[in-house]
Amino acid sequence: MAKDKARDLRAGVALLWGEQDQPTRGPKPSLTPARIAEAAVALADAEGLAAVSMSKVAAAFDLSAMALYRYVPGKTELVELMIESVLAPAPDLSAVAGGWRSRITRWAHLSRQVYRAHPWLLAATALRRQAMGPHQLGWLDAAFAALEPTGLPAAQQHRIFVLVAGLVRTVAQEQVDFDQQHDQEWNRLTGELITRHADRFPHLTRAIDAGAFTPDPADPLDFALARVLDGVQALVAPA
Amino acid sequence: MAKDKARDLRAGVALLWGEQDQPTRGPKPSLTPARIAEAAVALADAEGLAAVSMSKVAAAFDLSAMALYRYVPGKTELVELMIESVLAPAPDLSAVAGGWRSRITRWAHLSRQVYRAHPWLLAATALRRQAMGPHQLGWLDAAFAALEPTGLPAAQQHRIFVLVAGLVRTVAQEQVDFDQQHDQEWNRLTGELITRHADRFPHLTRAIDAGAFTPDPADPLDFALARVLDGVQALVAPA
DNA sequence: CAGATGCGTTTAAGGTATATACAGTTCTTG
DNA sequence: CAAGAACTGTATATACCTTAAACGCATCTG
Repeated sequence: MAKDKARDLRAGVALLWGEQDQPTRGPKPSLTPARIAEAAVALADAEGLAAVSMSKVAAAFDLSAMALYRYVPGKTELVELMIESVLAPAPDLSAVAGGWRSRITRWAHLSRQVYRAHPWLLAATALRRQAMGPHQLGWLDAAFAALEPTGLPAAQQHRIFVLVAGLVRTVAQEQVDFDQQHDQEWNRLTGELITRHADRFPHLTRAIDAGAFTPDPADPLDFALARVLDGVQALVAPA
Repeated sequence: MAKDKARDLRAGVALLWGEQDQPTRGPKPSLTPARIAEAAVALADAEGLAAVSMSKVAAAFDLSAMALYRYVPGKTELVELMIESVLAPAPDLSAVAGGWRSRITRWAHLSRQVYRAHPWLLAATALRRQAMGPHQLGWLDAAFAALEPTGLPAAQQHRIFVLVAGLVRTVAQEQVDFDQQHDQEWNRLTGELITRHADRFPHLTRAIDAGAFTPDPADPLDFALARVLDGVQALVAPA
């Protein structure tokens, strides 16, 4: 079990970094891992991550499911390739003016943009430490580049990165959920529920009456970032 | 499809709130939704969420998989029951001294504790707007109770709640991953990778050399909370 | 005590990933 | 230039998963 996971990671890394020896003999391959990943991404964009099965992806090339296993060790690695695929290219923030704060803000907005363009990415990157490809590391590098000028200890920079990356995920999740139609049904049902049990949830009821869940045109990402970066600022320049 | 989802939500809500008419005729049921959920939680705690199948849960009662469908409409609802089960009881923060800041801090720590006790909860609550049970709403109510004294507009209280809840998830995820053994293999492999491509990721490399990924005994939750709440504080009492 | 009601089972359909064995094609090498 | 190695893609099979449908049977109510 442990060995299997280790091998999975190794295989995944090799694939993501294109470190594999090409065969010389035999027929030319008709596919590449990258092309397979692209097809899988298109499928996930259109029908969600659950719709991505080996068989459906293979069908996009008029092949049998098993044919994919010539190019990709398994589904885990396919998903890793999908992630890497939509993370290209990693952002270059060197042209952003205004110091660390505007740079990390830009990073967050770009990151959110990817999540919104590919809603399945949230599910795909939730959980587990997966193998990281060059583009994923590129995003990480860009974030550290943005935080470097804070002059904070590296460990704190790392923590701030985790905090900001998590915040982007939270906001993106919220917005993806909201875009996904059946949110209205949920709102109606949950709202009715709370009203019916108002006595059990007094503070929640009060907050709702005061408009806590009223749609708000302001960008939630900007709000969250403002809070967090204010907190970071206090760390950078103690009053 | 939309109708199915609506029905799913309805069924889930009814189940979570115990709003169903008990039959009078026929044999006594040998199970209850709550007992099934408990068994499923035990299974998930021991072997992970992926190990929770109708058949394995039923086996805990020496029943066939189909027997569960007498008590639970489907697996979706079972997972909702599992969530509700580990969220009991909702926290009561009224005894916490020290104003909104220590209350929301307490909320966050208690919340994190649940995630760490049941690592699968992260996966189970990721994604989708699911049906909410009384305990889940209890947590929400407690959070708003903690934030009320800030005097901030309700919409902002909501946003801050989302921010804090997300932050707890981020930190919990990090720690669950870390506790889960094979993190070491991941560190080794990823570290080697970055070293090998140091020129492509200069900032990342520099950060690592400066100890960005060195284990740190301080609680990451406290760090993250301190930043965010500092940011909120600035909003509450503008300098 | 009769009959309706609901429990739990069996069976089966339609998914999923993927191991293994095989047919056929193509390129390299003697 | 033939022979065979090496590769591609397929078919088959296993082992899971959720859940629909039909049925036997126990049990409680009237």
